[in-house]
Amino acid sequence: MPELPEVETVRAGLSALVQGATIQGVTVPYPKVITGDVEQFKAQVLGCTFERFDRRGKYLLFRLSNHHTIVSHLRMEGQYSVEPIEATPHKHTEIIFKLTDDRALMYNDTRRFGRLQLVETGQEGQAVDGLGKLGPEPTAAYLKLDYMVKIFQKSHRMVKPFLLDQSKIAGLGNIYTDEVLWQSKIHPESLTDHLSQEQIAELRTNIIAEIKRAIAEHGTTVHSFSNVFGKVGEFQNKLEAYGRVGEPCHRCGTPMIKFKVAQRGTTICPVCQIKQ
DNA sequence: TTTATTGTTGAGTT
DNA sequence: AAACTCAACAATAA
Repeated sequence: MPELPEVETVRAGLSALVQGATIQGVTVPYPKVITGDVEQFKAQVLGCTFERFDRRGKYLLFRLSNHHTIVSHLRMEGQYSVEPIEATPHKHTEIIFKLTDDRALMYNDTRRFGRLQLVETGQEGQAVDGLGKLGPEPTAAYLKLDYMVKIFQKSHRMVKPFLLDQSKIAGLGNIYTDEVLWQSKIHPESLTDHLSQEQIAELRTNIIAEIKRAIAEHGTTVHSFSNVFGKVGEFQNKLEAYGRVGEPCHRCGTPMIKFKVAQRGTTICPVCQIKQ
């Protein structure tokens, strides 16, 4: 499931492989992948060059040479691959950008949840609601401690769904949320306004460090994630909570337990992570 | 056959 | 009004 580090890994791969390439044709075997008018999308991107690949939260932003941007969200299982232009599309290929250098950029999505939308560059926030409402990136430069303390203290929600809320902090999903809560010894059902300033500070430090480490390891492959080169990430070997139900906690040895928090599978150490 | 899984959205509720 | 909750979306594996 691509969260921020996986999306960043895809961005870096696209940047390395496709930056500067020009679109000579587009086919859309699964038209629903496009939000908006498909014919208009095809007409507008034809002949454009991919000038740059940006990312905001879990959204990919393909900057085109005609002052438009393709906003691409991978949702659950979206993947990009670069292939020879005559390559046969996969079973779940939803869009194919044929490039003038005889390669093709394909988007594949077994769950069919991901979407692409063409917007005017600079208007992404207005055109894509979730993108406009994103909270700060989980980095030291953007995620300030006073902001964290402020939003935690004025809310009464459980900390896990709060961290999953992209409008508070951008980019965290189910995996990294379980990881940082384990690292911070915080129970996922603790209320945000019951946490001490020290706990919020530690949580912030762990979020920033964890995202940075996961990006350095090219993301986590739990189900199907692979980057543009078809390679899996390396971070799944370093997970301390997610997927470790029944296995001993790496701090205290207690078997990890799993239950639902706000409809999401959640793995914790029942000894280390005590509800506040 | 049923259930769990995942991120975001939009409808509905407090 | 703003904050929050939850079902829906699609496909697959167990």
